[in-house]
Amino acid sequence: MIQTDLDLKVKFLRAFGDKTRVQILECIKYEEKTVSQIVESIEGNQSNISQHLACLRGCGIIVGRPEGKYVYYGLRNQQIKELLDTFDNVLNQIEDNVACCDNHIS
Amino acid sequence: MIQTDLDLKVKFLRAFGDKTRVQILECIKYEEKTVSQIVESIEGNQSNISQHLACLRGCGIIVGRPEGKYVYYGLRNQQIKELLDTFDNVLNQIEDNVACCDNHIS
DNA sequence: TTATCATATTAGCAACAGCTAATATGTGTG
DNA sequence: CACACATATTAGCTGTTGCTAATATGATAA
Repeated sequence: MIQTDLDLKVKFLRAFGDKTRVQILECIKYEEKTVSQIVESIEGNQSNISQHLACLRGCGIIVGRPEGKYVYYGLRNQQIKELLDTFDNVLNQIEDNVACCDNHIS
Repeated sequence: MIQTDLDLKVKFLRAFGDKTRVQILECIKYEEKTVSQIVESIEGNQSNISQHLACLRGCGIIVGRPEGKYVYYGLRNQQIKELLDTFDNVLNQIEDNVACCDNHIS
């Protein structure tokens, strides 16, 4: 199965559209954390978090740095950090409109 | 049901994570189009496109401007346009890494 | 008014994404 | 080595998302 540019783009963008993954990103936005720290921080389940980390890593959004028996996860680079900041900025501006989206295709 | 800031953010971001919606956004990125023009342009089905437009509109990403029996859809503002450009820029930089994400949580 | 065109909405279904529980891998420590 | 800890992977289930088909609404034109 070949991946078009469009499919790649969608896969990348979809990675941001999940509550747990957004929480993970906010959690490691300023400093890298181990898996267990992330699990504790967002009160998730280890298996679940691990799967989401794999997704984010696979999409090039975060990187894992093994150190001993731990793996430290952090944003891939400054550009991702800026993208996250941009999300927040844009959101602040249109926050009122989003609230009224009740279509089930959301 | 109350919507937290986090839920709002996720809803907003999720709107970008769908193939049809990405196509719609690319289609109206530079100029507004009617629903039928969009349907024809991305070879979609009218009902389906209409639902996706409702989603994007409800999330504050696009706006619809009725004119006679047509409705012209365009990006909500310049900030959204810039966000779309940013997506493309970030993607170009990490394109190679995204290709190898095969986790089913994607 | 009736007919036609453009768009929106609804219902039902099929596919997929994400969750939990269990297990596997891998690393350090006694 | 055996054990404990940290993380990753797998399988199966459940809920959600997006699709199609049908119908409704709304606007213009004959």
